[in-house]
Amino acid sequence: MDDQTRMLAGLAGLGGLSQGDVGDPDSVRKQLGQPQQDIGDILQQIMAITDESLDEAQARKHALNCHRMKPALFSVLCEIKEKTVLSIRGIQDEDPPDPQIMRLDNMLLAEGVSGPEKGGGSAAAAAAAAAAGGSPGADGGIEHSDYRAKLAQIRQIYHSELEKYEQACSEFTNHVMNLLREQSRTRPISPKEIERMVAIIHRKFSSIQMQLKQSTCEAVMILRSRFLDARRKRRNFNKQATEVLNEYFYSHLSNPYPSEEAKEELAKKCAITVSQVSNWFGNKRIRYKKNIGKFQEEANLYAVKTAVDAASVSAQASQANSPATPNSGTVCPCQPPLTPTPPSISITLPPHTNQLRSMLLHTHCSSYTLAEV
DNA sequence: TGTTATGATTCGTA
DNA sequence: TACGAATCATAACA
Repeated sequence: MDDQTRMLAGLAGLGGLSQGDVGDPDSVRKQLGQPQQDIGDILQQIMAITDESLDEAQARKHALNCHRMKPALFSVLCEIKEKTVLSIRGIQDEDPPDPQIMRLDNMLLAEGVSGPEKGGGSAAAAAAAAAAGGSPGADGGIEHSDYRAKLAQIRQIYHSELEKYEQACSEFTNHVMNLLREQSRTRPISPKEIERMVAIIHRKFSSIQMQLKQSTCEAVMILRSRFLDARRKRRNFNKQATEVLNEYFYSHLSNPYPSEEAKEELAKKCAITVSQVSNWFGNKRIRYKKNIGKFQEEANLYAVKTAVDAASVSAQASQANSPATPNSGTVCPCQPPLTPTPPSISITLPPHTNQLRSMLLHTHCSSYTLAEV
């Protein structure tokens, strides 16, 4: 007798036993000896069970559990089921880690939604602020804290939902396991099958978790884009910052290319970023070049201002160490009385300064700047 | 509401 | 990679 026939015989034998047959070995042997019994009859008997009262069903269940052939048949059925089910599902059980889940996990970790709370959100906010090139001003601070607050909200919702899902998963798993353990007394359910069922439940719940992670990622992306958009809004630099930048620009008109150190210094003074300083000088150079006439007044203004500053420093110095010496020479002498003698300064200019040099030829103070160059 | 000013971005180049 | 040039987007102002 092959496995299939034995299983059918087992089902037929147990299902076909009447209450009167239970406990009667001869009757069981008689039933088992008829493997070709019509399956229709078996189904009929199974369906008939539903018509029985609860007491009758309980009694039948008890009778089946107590039947002396039950352990043997049960183990045979378990064995057959194990073989067939494992051969079908064995390969599917070994799931590789889902790359999408890994991506989502990494992103949530990077954004500070999952993982340790301290630093995560603020680091992401700082990164977003840095990406936007935002200034650390008062508004920036407000937006920064706003971002963190919103991120914390998302984080809270995410963890709360995750906890709910995990709890539900655990409860449902326990429930199913108890049910299967209970059922395993009357039908062939091996521990491995229970494990598989648990794995199936976990897979279902992890797919729900993935949806949650996806939604959270989307929320973070939306928040981040809004935050970045807000930072992209152009804000004029404050007056003091513009003055500092202009002072540097006009006092270095012959070579308005601040070094990295100078940019950092200016950035610090103006409370802006180094890239903002670079942007400012880039814009200033091109706009000055395009319309020198328009900027002339401004140039004169800053030249006077710088000259006055230099003169006061010089006066202080001459008071300390007489005799007096001329000023440092970084001032454009658009105002001749302040700087009677152009200083001789040797400056190494970058190649592109040729353009600026030609540009300066058209300014009224070009003689000085060219002499300086 | 139109214009100008200005900070930021993009793209090509040396 | 820094820079020039063009352009965009928006603040500031008349």
